[in-house]
Formats: sequence, C-alpha cells, structure tokens
Amino acid sequence: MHSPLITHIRKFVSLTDEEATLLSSKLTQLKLRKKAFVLTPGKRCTANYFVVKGCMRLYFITDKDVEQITQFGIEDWWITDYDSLDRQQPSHFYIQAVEDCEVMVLEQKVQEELFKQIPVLERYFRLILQKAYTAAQRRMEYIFTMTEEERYRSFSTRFPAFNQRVPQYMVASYLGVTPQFISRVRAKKARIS
Amino acid sequence: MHSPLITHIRKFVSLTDEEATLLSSKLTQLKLRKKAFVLTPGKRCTANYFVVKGCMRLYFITDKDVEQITQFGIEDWWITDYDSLDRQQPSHFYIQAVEDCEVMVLEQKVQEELFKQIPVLERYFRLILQKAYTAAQRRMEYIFTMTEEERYRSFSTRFPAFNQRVPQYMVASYLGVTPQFISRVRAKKARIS
DNA sequence: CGCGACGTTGATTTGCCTCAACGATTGTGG
DNA sequence: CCACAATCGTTGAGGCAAATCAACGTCGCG
Repeated sequence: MHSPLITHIRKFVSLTDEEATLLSSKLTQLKLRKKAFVLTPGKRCTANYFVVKGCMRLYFITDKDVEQITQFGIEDWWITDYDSLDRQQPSHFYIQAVEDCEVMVLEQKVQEELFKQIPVLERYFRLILQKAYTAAQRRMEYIFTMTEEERYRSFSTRFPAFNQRVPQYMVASYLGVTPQFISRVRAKKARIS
Repeated sequence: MHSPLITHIRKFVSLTDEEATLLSSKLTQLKLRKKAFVLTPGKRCTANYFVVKGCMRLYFITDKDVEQITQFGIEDWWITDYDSLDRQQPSHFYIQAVEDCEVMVLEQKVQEELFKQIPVLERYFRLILQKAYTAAQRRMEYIFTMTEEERYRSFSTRFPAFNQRVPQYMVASYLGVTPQFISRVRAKKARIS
C-alpha cells in the first residue's frame, strides 16, 4: 500500500518501487488544523504542497481589504505560489487550511535534487502544470462568457461536494462575486423548485 | 548563429550543439500571411507553435457570436490549445496570425519523441508552463481586483508596444470589454492630458 | 450567556453594455 | 486610379446586472 501521492504520480508516469521509496523519504507529512497557515504574505514560498486530505485555499488581500481566493486545493491537488517559488521573492498570498488537513510537503530544493535522481518526475510535473494551465484557461472562458449568476450555478453543479465543504463567502470570493449576490441567487433557486 | 527558438531554450536549460541541431531538424518553419489560420474549430490541435516573428491570437466564438480572445502570442511565445492537444479532441478555438508571421511548428508526436532523445526538453517545457500558469494566475488577479477601466489602463501601460500592434477591438476582446468602452476610456484620457 | 462569524434581505447606486448612428480609413475590383 | 464597400473607431441615449450600504436573523463556540 502506497501513499496517495505515489498513487497519483503513477497515474501519469511509471515509477519503480525504489524511486517511490526514495521520493517518500524526501517528503514530510504535515497535519493542519482548520485555519492554520503554511504561507503568509511577506514570506517566501519554498515548497509545493500536495493535499492528501482536506481542503486548502490560496488567497490574497486586495487594495480594498477584501479576501480574494485564487485557488482551492482538495485531495490530490498541488497548491503553492509558483511566482514566489520561481522568483524566490516574498509572496503576497496566504495558503490556509479550510478544513483539518493532511498535506505532503515537497521543498523546492528537495524537488530540484529529486529531478536529478528521478528524471521522470520532471515529466510528471510538466503534465500537472499543463493540466493546471488548461484549467486556468477554462476558468477564464467561464469568466468572460457567463454572467455571474450563470457562473455560480455552473460552479455549484460542477462541484457539488465542493459547494458543501467550503462556506458560501469563500465560494463567492473564488467566483469574484459578493456573498450577498450568492445569497440572492440561492433564494431565487429555492423559490423556483 | 542559431534560431531564436534555440536561443530561447538556452535561457532555461543547456543544450549541446548536437541536441540543438537534432531539434532544429525536427521542426518545420511556417510563414503566415496576416489573418491566416493554423487552427480552426472542429479540428484537432496537433502542434505547438513558437512565434519567431509577428503576432498570433488564440480565440473562440461565444454563444452570443462574439470573438473572445484568450491569448496573444508574440515573439518568443508558444501558442497552442493544450486542451485539444492533451485530450486529442477537436478544438473549439481559432489560432490566427494577427500580423504576417513566422512560426516554428512542433508536432505533438515529434515532441514526444524528442523528450526521449533530449530529456532536458521536458524540463524546458515544465518551466515554460510554470511561467504561463503564473501569468494566467496574475491575469485572474487583475480581473478580480480591478475595474475594467483600470485594467485597460494597466494593460496599455504594461504593454505599450502591444497596444499599437493589435487593433483596439482585439485588445477589448482580450480584456473582456466592448470596443466602445475602450473608446470612451481613451477619450477621457485624452481630455485629461 | 454573549460575542463573533456567517448568511439573508431591502434600498439605492453605478459601471459597463446594448443599440444605434455616424466618421475615417483601408482595401479592392472595375 | 478612382469609387464603393468593408473595416474600424467614435459618440450618444437608455437599460440592466451586480455592487454597495445597511440592518437584521441565526448559529456555533469560548
């Protein structure tokens, strides 16, 4: 029996048992209480986080002092601030546990070493990034072609489980609308059905 | 003297001259007249395009029959529909030359073979995708935190050259606003200065 | 119990779109 | 080479979707 991460990687590339063991030995497991942070603004992001269990959020505070969520990470998703990671600059993001979480921490330095020892990992992360990029593109399609009401409805049908696990105001923030707006849409929906 | 693509790759990874030659031999050069297409809806996207000279656009037609541009590609940028490429499904995008263009065509199949022969390419594309993903994330930040007027102003100061090379209505489409709106903002700007 | 976090509802405001008409420029066929 | 059409940008009037401001209800928790 292997960790969820190894299972996930093997969906994309093949990994020998030795490689899997080596990789596992380089990761640290982290249990997080709801609302715990692994990154706060001003700090450099030095790791990539794989969510084994629970739900994380990546967000920042806008000029108008509003939380803007840019990404959620649930089971089998990586979450990090690639910009800070890449440029080795302080982040302006928070990464926080929305629920009690279990994550695997892959430090950037360790990742670089592992790429030398397990070249196929480079491929794995290329594929992961391609998927993430495609998802980001699609999200922009939704933003540009749908009204906010359509976007909310679409979101809540495409990710029903999601919609239950995170509070309304976070969904609102992720969709870029106000909590009041979502409340109204829900009220309308309820009245119809 | 090497091709712009080799030069670009060498900014990210090191490539032997043999590798560079091999790679070059696997690429085809393509000259495009303004308004020529390399991808249209219904066709599968089978290649990744590197813009050597000129400007390309990736766009689709919305339900309301409006062109929505999701990406521009200028010198030293790759442009493709990763979704179609990845899932081997018909695309719903157009990829078109905005100006007369010169592009290098890397067929997906060829790319896969090359990864075996030149493993470091895998790293190159991982890094490119990471940059693209980060840019997409930042674009969403702009979308969520700025008004459309601010977004236009920000865009035209951050990419002044850009703003001159593509017609207004394409900038409008990329920013998700109407051409009329941009026109009004420009009028306002002119009145002030 | 009392306080803070979260959600709801109503009234008003506003940023941008839509529709429409009209110049200016480009480009194309006779 | 000119005439006419198509393309692109501008401007005005009116409308609407969602934000903002504000007050209130409710639940969970220290």
